[in-house]
Amino acid sequence: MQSFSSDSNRVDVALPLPIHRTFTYRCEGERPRAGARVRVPFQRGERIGWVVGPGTEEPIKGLKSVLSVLDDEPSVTPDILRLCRWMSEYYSTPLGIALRAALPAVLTDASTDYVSLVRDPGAGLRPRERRVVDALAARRSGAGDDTAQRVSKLRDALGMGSIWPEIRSLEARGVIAHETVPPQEPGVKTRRMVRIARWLEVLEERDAAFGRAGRQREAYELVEASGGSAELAHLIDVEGFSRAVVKGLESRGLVEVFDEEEMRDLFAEVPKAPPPDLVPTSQQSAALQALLGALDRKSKPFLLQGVTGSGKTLVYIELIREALARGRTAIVLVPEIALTPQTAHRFRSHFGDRVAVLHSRLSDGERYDAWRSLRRGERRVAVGARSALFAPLDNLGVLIVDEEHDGSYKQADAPRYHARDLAVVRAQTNSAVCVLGSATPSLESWHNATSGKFGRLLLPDRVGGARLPEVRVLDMRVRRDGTAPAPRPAPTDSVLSPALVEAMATRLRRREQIILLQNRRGYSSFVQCRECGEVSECVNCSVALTFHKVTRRLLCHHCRHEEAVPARCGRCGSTDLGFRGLGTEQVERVVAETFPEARVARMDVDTTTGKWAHQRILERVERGEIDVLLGTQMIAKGLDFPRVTLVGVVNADVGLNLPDFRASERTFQLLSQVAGRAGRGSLGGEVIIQTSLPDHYAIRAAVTHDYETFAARELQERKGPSYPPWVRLVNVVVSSPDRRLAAATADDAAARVRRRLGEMAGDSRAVDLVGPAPSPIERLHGRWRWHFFLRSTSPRAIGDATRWLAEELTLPAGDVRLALDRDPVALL
DNA sequence: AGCACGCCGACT
DNA sequence: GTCGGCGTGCTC
Repeated sequence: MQSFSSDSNRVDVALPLPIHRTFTYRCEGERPRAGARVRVPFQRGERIGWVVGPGTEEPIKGLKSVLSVLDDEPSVTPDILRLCRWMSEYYSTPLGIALRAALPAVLTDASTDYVSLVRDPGAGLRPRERRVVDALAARRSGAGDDTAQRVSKLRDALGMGSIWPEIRSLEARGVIAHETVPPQEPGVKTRRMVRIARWLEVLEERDAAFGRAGRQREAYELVEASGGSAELAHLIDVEGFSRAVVKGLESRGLVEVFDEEEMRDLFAEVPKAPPPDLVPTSQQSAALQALLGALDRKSKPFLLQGVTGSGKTLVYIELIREALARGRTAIVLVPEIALTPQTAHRFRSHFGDRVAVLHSRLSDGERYDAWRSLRRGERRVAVGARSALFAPLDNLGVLIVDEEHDGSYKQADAPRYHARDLAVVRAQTNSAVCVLGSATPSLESWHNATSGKFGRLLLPDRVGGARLPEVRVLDMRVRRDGTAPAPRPAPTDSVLSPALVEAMATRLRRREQIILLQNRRGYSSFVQCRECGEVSECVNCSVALTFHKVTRRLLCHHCRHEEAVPARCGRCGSTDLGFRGLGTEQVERVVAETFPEARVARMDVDTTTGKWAHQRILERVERGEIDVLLGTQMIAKGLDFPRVTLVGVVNADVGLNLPDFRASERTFQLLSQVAGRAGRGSLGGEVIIQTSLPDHYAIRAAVTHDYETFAARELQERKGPSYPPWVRLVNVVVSSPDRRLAAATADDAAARVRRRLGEMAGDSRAVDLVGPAPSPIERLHGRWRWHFFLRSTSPRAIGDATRWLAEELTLPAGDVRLALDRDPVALL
């Protein structure tokens, strides 16, 4: 009876492996539903996968059985499964990889194998066995008490291929013990943190406190610039301070060391007072009416284009309120950097405990808790970055993508999905209203809106009658003809022009706040030999090393490689090395020297490594403890401080000349966004942009707040060389530590694709191949990179070609990898 | 990805 | 003969 039905009781299982197919298993009991996780034997070991359908009835040699079903209720809902199928197809990624990206990490952890040494028999071991035993013994003496080693780590450390035959043989003879540990519930991790115990606000007080203790002062100021606390490990390992420096600060009561656990979850705070009921403006009402109408029937996605400060969030909130009233649910996607406690607070104040905030600082366990509360229906609104798109909500009514143009919606590694594009897909299959909001829409969305594929809603004015800030451009070119500005500016004038200094002085006098944008971190962006022009480059990546003054070292911003500043040029031996290019650290110094009394906070990835570092800086700005907030692009998004009346862009040209077809678009968006930080309160505001390219259309359009003129020009610019949105692109990147292998593989792959495109019928010929060529960053993380593009106006044709490439192309032997990036947002 | 198998040259 | 270093093909 059992044997009679067992063969028809088969399931198709997707595994999170880079294999473009599923596997069929027999199951003994009742067949689990699609979307349920199962533990299955795979090769020599076991894996966790998802049931995605009934298995084939065809005979299979060596058919295995499901070991156990892990979900009573499938962890993947039918909606999410359908979305992942679409994702797998569109991005040519294995279904299991797509599913893994859609679920909290704890649900996909397989078991881990450990081995430990029992006794060393001395003789009688074969050479490979000897090496395994020696490695285990070495670890024992090094680590002390615990001898259990993770098998995967041991294998990587030994670099001798699979060590399973050795493990089995050694275990059989009692030399080692082997244990398979199932995935455990993640605990909350703790980190040692350093925070300021005594604030030294005045310069004289600071000089007196530190005297000649220069390193202590540097460490103190770094912690200060990080918003008042920083991770101890970061100070020591990354910034290079010794423990003695921190100890010294601690013993003098200037800082204290504590455990991160003490920090409350700033995102969890629920406000006591309900928010005031704001009255929508007529523009907001009109947009809202259109969106509410769409709740009742299937509709196109909407592009909600509203200038900064026009109150898009109010529209979102009212739309969600109505959806909840109708028993439906909502997802709000925001860029990671804009997902601050203020954002969370805003939604919590309206919807209270019905909101789950999925932010990046959640531990795996917290993330899983949030996910389960959504799955059970206890929470009905998910607010989060990219991956919140996969929130397991039933009866989805509203899907909002705020700041839809933001590049962080594109995942940088496999599966390289674009959350905004998937949002459109999910909303469509769930009959939910999809709202893409932005002040500066991506050219893709703009194109879709003007061609009628998306509905278009406008919020052209700021609420409360506030005006967009006045924007001034300062030409920073040094003129040969002697006209303004002066031919030989003082060194600091080349950082902050006299006009900007004057504007800052005025604002500081009035106790107003200033935001300064310099979209490049570090002190100097590169070190160049004045004799021969040689620039110090990273040994792993073909990019210039950035000089960091705090650590007095050169740092690679891609792979974090670090080295000392060379005494002489590596090529010609000259000692005349110049520090060129301007980073936030140097701007900070110039500001401190120009305005010694000003309280400056620097915000970039170097000062925001701790769990709440980012937040602490913003809190200090909010409380008025900071006069000048200086930072990279991370200060451009979503901040709303009414006392900020001046925004200065130190150098608007950073990024404009990158070899990327989106360079102009990104510059325009960045300038528009940061300009939007000024004058959000009743005080009004002004923006000053320093640039050497005052006539560039991206900068001119930012000055006049004129998106449409920018978009029209940019669309024109993209027509000639055929870039999106006129065509679809796939970036194919071949990488290898061996330069010639990377180049040869790219050549070969391109040749095969060309041949294949010629053979394919119909509109597959509509795909053309551009390249191959070295990638703009030719070397990254120690790998040489070559790339080529597939380009087509036909999504189907380019999809077919991409799938063929992903599934059929065999790579030559050796360490070569092929990465496919469909609809890339960054080519670097 | 990660495993086993098979073929090679090199060493004992 | 034995060992280790890859290249190749497969994983239910």
